[in-house]
Amino acid sequence: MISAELSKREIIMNASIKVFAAKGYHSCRTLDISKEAGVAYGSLYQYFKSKDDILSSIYRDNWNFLLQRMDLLNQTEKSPAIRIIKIFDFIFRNYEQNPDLIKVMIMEVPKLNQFYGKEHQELYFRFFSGLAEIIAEGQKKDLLSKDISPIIAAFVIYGAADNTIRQYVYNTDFESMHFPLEEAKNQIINYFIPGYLIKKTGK
Amino acid sequence: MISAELSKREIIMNASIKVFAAKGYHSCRTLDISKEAGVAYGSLYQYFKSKDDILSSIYRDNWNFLLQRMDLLNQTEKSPAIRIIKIFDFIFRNYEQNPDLIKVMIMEVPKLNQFYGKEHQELYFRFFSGLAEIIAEGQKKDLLSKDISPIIAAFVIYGAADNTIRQYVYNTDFESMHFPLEEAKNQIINYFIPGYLIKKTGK
Amino acid sequence: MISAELSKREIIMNASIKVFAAKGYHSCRTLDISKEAGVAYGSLYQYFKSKDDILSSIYRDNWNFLLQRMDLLNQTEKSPAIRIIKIFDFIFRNYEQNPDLIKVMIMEVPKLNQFYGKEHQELYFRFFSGLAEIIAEGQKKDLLSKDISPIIAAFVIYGAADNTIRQYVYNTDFESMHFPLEEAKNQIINYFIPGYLIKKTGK
Amino acid sequence: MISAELSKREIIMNASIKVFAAKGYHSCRTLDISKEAGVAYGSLYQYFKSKDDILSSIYRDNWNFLLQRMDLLNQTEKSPAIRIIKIFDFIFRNYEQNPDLIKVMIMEVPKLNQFYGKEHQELYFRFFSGLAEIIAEGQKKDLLSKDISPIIAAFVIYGAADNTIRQYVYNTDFESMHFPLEEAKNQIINYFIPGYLIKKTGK
DNA sequence: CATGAATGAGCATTCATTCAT
DNA sequence: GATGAATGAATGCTCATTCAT
Repeated sequence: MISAELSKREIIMNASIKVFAAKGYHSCRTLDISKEAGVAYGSLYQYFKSKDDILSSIYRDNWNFLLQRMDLLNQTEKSPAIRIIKIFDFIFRNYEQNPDLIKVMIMEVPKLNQFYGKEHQELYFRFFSGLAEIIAEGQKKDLLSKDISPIIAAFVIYGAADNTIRQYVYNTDFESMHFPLEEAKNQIINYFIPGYLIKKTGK
Repeated sequence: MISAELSKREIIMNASIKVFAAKGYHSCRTLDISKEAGVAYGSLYQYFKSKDDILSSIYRDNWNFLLQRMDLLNQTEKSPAIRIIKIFDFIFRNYEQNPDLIKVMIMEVPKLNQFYGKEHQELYFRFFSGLAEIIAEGQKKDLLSKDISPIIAAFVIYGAADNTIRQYVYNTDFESMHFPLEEAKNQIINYFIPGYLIKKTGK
Repeated sequence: MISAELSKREIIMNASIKVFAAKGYHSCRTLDISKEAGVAYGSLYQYFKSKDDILSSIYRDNWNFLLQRMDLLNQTEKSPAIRIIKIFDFIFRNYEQNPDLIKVMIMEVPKLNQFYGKEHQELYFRFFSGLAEIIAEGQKKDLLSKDISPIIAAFVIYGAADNTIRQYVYNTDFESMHFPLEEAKNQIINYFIPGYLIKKTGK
Repeated sequence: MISAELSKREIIMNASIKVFAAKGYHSCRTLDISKEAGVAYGSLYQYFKSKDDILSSIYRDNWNFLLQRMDLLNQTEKSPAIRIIKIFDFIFRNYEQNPDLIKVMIMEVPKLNQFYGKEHQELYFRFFSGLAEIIAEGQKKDLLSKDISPIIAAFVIYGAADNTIRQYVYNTDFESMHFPLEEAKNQIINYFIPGYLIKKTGK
């Protein structure tokens, strides 16, 4: 059996995600985490430097995962447009598979940026730069509109996805009032991306 | 003399914005706020129930201000597209005039949503509903593309603006590496909005 | 009209008695007192040095009142035994007429003794000394038992009255479970005093 | 080895008794307690919920100790009169062995808001009910005077002891001016109890 | 005399982290 | 590695008192 067991480190991280999402980073105790993880709270410090470090690790791991995904796509998928759509898709699916994780990523980021500013900016930078490169490539190949600079396009695309998910996370009412996130994602991908990025061919 | 004096409440709020932006909500002491405001420690509690209440008030006031702006626009501006552009414009200008305020709004809001969920969701709801109504109106008048549901379009538009500003706030390097926020705004307004919202006229 | 109006000082004291009895000295704010009294809270300090001073004044006034009563009795009533009974009677009636006052006297005395120890010990001393003198007089006149020293007899008599009232104040259940304070008082006066103080005549 | 070591909880309680007696409940810091106990600041909160809880626990423990004593006496001592005398004796000895404790019980406990709560009234109730039962038993056996209701007799007896001790606690002058507490106790037991409780046999 | 905004000293409590077992 | 008792720094808030009006 492959990866039959989660390492204790992973158990602690998963417990933390659950607890952070439920109570918020500041409102939960390290005790809450250790209870959820089923370990002694002294043990947390054998796997993480501090409570902050747990949050930071969650953040780092997941952002790196997205970056890896993007690297992989760059190697396997020719079409820049499809790559963008797949990144989109990945971000939304991520939320649906682990909403707690996204809650943590969205809610606790500010805290992190204060203390790990440089390190985290680096991750942001690589993501947006990478996305911008894909867009630039599409523009060069005359597949995407050149009317917007790639980096701004990257901000806009990610912002659209992020804010939509954000509203589903925060405003639980929206969901039932309107439609499932899946459909929201499709609307954005189907209508926004093509209309915006794909070159509005002269004719 | 116009607005000769700020009320003590306003003085405290402005000082708080400055301090929250500089040190972060959690890292600053209430003492820092009172010093910055030049008022006695205890005076904070004559105007606000708690430290949380200060942050919450900043959030509420400014979100309400945006809502008022939107109401005004609805009464004075016929064109839905121009209304959207002006809201956009307002959001960006807001940041340029008071970056500290936006830092606070963006960085510390998640904290609030945990404690003031209902109240703040209401403000979000009104904003996005309002924006969606403008879009729906444009669709009805056949001015905007009907290919996307108004509420999702609202999420996307705001997310684009918010995330772009966010990157300028967090990643100070981006600015110098690329171009001023003003230009970013124009790119988004000029290329994104028309391409996305304005009806892709048949044929 | 005689004493048509209470002085503001008296109004504040009466309000304080009510508030202290209801919430306890430590749990009430000077604001509570001023509201109850219907004056601005700054005004309290025109009539009293401090919050402590209000409590201390209540204590002093009422203890002095009892001492005056005792002095008067010493001048008008020949029989030591009847004098004692009348002091008893006065203490119990006092409670029935103003239970709040007694609550304050009983509940908040400890607080006072810390800060006004000397001053208040003096009042205690005069009361118990006075009571002891009455008893001694009765013993000298061969009317009261000489088997107990007067000062201890004074402690016992007052303790009996005080503790009985205390239980009625604290343990509101006792009252309904048994009988009214009036009857308790009579039982103590009728059976206790004679049995104890009045000389058990040899024959 | 018998009771070789005090538990940390007991160490903290004993230190608290000392500090509360010396400075008063409200005037001492939790820091004072921890210093006196020789434990870390935060350790107080591993054994007690709050500062209030420490005082409340002192009260509860000691009152329960008295109640146990009474239960034991009821099982081992036939004579109701002697049982009462022994309870008396116990109360006085308690003070002499640990005056600080009695100071706290008398002076500081009433300051607790909880003091007026159900839990504390319950302890009072059980004590006075128990004492009343002993008296009632004596009356039934025709050993004690039936001229007073048992519960009032209980109030009177305890009040006599309590107030006498109280004067020794508060008014340190009394002691030297008169005689040691031991003698006061004997006077009360020897003259008061018999004269009052023991049936004044007809004739 | 009356007012109540302003003041700021004072304090209980929390909780991340350590470390002896 | 695992444990959890011990630690103590850190801080928001209260509220009696003052004093300018």
